[in-house]
Amino acid sequence: MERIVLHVDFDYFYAQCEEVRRPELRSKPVCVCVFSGRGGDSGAVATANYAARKFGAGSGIPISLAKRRLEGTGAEFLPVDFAHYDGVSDAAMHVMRGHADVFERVGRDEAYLDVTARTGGDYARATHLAQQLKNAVRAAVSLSCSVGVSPNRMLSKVASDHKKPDGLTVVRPKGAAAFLAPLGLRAIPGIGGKTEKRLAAMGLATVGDLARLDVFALNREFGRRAGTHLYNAARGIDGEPVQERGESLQYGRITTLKRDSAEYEFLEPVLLELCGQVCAAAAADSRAFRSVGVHLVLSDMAVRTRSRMLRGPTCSLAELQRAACHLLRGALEEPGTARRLGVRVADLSGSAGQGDITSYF
DNA sequence: CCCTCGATCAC
DNA sequence: CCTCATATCGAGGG
Repeated sequence: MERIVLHVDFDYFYAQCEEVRRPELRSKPVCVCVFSGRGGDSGAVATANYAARKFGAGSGIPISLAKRRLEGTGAEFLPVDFAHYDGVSDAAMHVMRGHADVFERVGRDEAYLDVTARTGGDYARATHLAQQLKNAVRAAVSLSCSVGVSPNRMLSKVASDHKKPDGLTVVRPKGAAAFLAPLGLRAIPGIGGKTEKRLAAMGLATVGDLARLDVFALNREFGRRAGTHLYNAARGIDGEPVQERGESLQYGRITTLKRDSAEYEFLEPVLLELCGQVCAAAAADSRAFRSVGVHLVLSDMAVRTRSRMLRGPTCSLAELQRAACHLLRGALEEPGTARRLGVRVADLSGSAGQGDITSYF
């Protein structure tokens, strides 16, 4: 039987969470901000409600720019409160899980649901289920969301994005090609700014245009994996199953420095603190790691990474710090000034018996 | 095959 | 002026 997959996306999630706990915010523009702590307004907008977006103050733009665009509107600029959003997200995810045969959480505000069995592959029943899910989420956490219903993940993600906020878009298998063809290339998950530009240079603007290219040309231009993905996506084809997410494959933490710097002595204490946070995150899940990475974002936003494998898995903070400091020294040997600094661990083992079994001997 | 690194996407 | 976290791919060296 052909699958039916739902994609659920909470509308302007962080900002809506703030509206729910402070209803007086609903009448004005709201920007939820990540203040980076260098100047008063340094940082970026994580999420904004629609009243703010109307003025061009949306996700990802500098806070100072958002303030300029929202001058005189009575807009609110709130700092992110992840602990609160996590609680709301957990409650909403719990409700949604009960509507799925297979449930896959993606971040704080997205989920995929395979509902094939419980709908018998019937779109009328799936549409009804999607509406019930929206009602249940609203009843539980007062949050609106947008839902896509289709035969696969990719199409459902595009569909959930099609009508927002509070949307419900159903794409039946027979309607997939007609649904996708007029959409801009950016509608396809996996096509970001870079890929869109390359495709535009090839004279393409819509998904319909993309669907006219043959798979060989796409593989030649974008590599085998990405090329095949583009070819299939343009046709509404996606065989990826909905799967409960297992444990993380990596843990990382990055921060913006109080000031740009290329001096090891200035960066080291920041690095050690980041190591502590990353180590704690891994330890919370009882995971050991074998790969350690240091990540620099330079003043010009260029990225420099250095990583190394340890001799064996560890969960020692001291060992992580030793490796990270070594990597940082190496990274600073080339010219450039750091704006942001990050630490990452990977090659995880532990907990559910991941990693190389031989590492236990 | 293993490792490192940059690039890309997008939460 | 430019947040934060994770996953994946491919190139290139060994």
